[in-house]
Amino acid sequence: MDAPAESPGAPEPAARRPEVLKKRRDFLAAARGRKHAGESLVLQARRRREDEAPDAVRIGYTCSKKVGGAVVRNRAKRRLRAAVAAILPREGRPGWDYVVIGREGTTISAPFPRLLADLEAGLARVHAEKRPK
RNA sequence: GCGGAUGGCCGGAUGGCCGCGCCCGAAAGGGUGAGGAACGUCCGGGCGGCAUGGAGAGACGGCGCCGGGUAACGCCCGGCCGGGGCGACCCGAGGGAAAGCGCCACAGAAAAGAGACCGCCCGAAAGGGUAAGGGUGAAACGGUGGGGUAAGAGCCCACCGCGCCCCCGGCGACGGGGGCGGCAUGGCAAGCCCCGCCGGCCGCAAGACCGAAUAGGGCCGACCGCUCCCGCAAGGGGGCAGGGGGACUCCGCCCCGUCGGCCGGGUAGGUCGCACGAGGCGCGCGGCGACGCGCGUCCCAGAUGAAUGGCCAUCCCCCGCCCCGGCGGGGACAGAACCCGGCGUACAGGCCAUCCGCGCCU
RNA sequence: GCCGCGUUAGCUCAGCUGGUAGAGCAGCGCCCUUGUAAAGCGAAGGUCGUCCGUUCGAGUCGGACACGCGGCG
Repeated sequence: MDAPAESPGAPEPAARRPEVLKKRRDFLAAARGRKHAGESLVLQARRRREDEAPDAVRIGYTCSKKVGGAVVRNRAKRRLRAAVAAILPREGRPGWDYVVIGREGTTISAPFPRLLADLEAGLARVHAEKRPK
């Protein structure tokens, strides 16, 4: 677990590869954050508190058994990973946790551009919402 | 040609761009990357830990014709016996019921040490002799035929079945032949059980090593208000004071030496286990076969929120439409997690070999 | 990774060591009532999850599979 953020000359931190969420508590925290449900996937996001890894973009994947058996479930996660790899280095914001969730049927059957569009729309919506209280 | 039986195999191919895990490399880059079932977790092992003086036994569970294969097996091969099919071939948990217990509904006279409802025969009757026939049932105390008799009965005879003995063939299960007995032994053990054989328990989240933060534990050093008791002392105990705690104040209640250093257990986390193995392929030899032996050759996934992907072409199959050339859609079952041998289950489509029956031609 | 349990009428459940499957509630009809409920009477309702096997006979015994729960790590 090196920390390249310490090096002073490291530019554009958002271009780094996102870290992967591993803890159940992180997923639960993201689930309480902002959500966007697209046709082919669901996006959850949350801005972390300042005391935990402020520069990193973190991403987690969820596919429940409702999506299908192990073969279908793994394939759904791979498609989600492929979409995230195409979008998130450009659109992801440091200090945020994202969770993308596979949906029953559509994550497998939708054409790939649809996944990209749903993910982009979800990110835009989640970032825009500023809900003043 | 049609229908069928058995054994075995394949499980889309090639390329381009952008990516992912692991390995090699300083880098550039290179190599490699899911299955026949990876599945279910029903058996057998390896490996690891725990327990145990050795060996074994009991409880409990599993297995059960014979011989062989194997590290082992409940698996496989070859046979035997029984059953099914015209046949190729298929199916069978297939030890023991004269050790014991239990059960056998309904029907039927009777359902298991035999006995006798209607009958039959002898007899005047009392009584006796019988079990052929009647009929029930899944099953009726040997079967069929003949002799015999008052009527009958293995009472006698032949054949079949059963049991025992002998001979022959076979390692054996068993088969063939001969003789004797004269029916004694109903069925169910995937009911309890008996006999023989097998199993110590738990599982890679096993197990081993490294090891934060925080809290707590031990040791050492420094500092630590007043007083009483024990003690020569070190120190220990009590009271008061002091500090802290429930939102605040008072009373009551509860907790408490402070700081620094070192040590050990151990959590998160990390490393190993963790991939050269009862290994794959090829050839030769032995064996009907399962399989074994020898030689050569190859290194062939190793993740841990968990890689093996996304997109696009061309070809191969399948489906639909226009119509004989194109267009559109689709690609079975299913994803490694310590490893191996089996079993069971799922599976689009296709290939190979051998054999059987029927029809036709020569 | 390892290991249990369940599946019977519309619902909740019995069914012992095999012999033709029941209870309560619900629903239906009758009775009672001016009417409803309750009480009473009566009838109906089940491929016993699926498939194979043992047996004369299987909800029950054995095996395989499916679905649904649950436990340990």
